[in-house]
Amino acid sequence: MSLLQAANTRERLLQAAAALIWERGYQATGVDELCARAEAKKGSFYHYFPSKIDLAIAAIESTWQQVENGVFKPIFSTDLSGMEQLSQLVAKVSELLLVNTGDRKMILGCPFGNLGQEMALHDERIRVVLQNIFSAHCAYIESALNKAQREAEIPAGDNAQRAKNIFALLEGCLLLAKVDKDLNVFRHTMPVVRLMASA
Amino acid sequence: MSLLQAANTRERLLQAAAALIWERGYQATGVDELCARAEAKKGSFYHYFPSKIDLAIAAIESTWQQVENGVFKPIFSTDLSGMEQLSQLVAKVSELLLVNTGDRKMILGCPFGNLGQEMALHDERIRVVLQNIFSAHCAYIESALNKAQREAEIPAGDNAQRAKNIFALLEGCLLLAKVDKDLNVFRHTMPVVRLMASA
DNA sequence: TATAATATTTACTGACCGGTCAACTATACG
DNA sequence: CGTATAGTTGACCGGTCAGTAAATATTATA
Repeated sequence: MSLLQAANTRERLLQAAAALIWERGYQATGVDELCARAEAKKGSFYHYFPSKIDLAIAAIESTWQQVENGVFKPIFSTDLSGMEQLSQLVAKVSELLLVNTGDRKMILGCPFGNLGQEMALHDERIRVVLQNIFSAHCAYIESALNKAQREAEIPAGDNAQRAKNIFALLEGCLLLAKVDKDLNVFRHTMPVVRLMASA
Repeated sequence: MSLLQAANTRERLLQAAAALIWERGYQATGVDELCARAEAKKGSFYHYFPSKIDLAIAAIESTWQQVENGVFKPIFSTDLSGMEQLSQLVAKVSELLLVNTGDRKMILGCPFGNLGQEMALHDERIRVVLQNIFSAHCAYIESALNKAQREAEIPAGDNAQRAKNIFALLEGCLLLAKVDKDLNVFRHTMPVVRLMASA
């Protein structure tokens, strides 16, 4: 098998891990199951990653990279107004948490929030990775608030703090949607975001 | 052993389950471990509960009962103003999520939010129980908003929706605090709650 | 082509998990 | 009493889990 295909094996493991951990969580995802999904043998798994938790860390970092490039950068580098950027983010979020898991569309919640809730107290390395990813989320939100403030869309204020609160609200809505099996929560969150940005 | 002591065994199992599941989550809590903490043998466990998940359900319902009687009812039956009730709730929440686990004080987050994130997609029974508990939370918040509205503390508005958003914000802050290992998020959330109540 | 490094495969641990079972003990009640 | 019922105990499953080992195959390099 060529180096290209070899790289594919690692990539497939990463992708399978990201998908399965998002669907079922870290602990409920078995290594065997994961290998099956990646069409790799367990030996290969442990050739590329020293342990299950190392794969999880690599997978979540890879997921964030994809989300950042596929969602955040496109939205926050447009010349839309700051508030319009945030509006697009909320729309994207409430559309992305509904995922095709093969059998059904399910509300999986936030891949980072899920993992944080499950693993932050169990593994310090994962906790720190997630903390940084959360931080990155907030930085994007803050940048939009700064833009909105520059363009006099919102009054001056502590945008870093505003960003954190907005992010917390979003994560909370994600949890509510998951437990309620209902996306309707999100139909009312953008007005609240506007409010939080304006005070 | 008397009936009284027998009742104690069941109660000890419930209490141990509530504590351990809050600390480590459902899946990371072993039946053996749980029995050890409750000073009961595994046979006794399965005498009182048909399965691990049944104990978890009973434990989370029991936890909610305690929280409702120990936190919600005392706060929301005072004759404090609606907004002052909410302020007390936020204060209580940010104080209760910091728990002595024996070795250290740790930020465990919300027992219901944690379990919902972990189990909502795995077990439909737990999901429904948690959905109802969330609903109950929101009802208390809504009652305070209604009071505040009656007493002209806040303008008229959709208090049910406001309550949901406030609850989501709180759950999000709980998650942030846990992942950041830092309670400071809560120093800025009451002003936001006031804001959300007033729009 | 020889050789070394990398990748894949198969088979296999050993520990742990939730759950079962049957024997034993204590209590309640007629 | 005696007997049914409730509670307790410790030994014991079968399955699953993350992780390992060693042989084999593939590729890169010279």
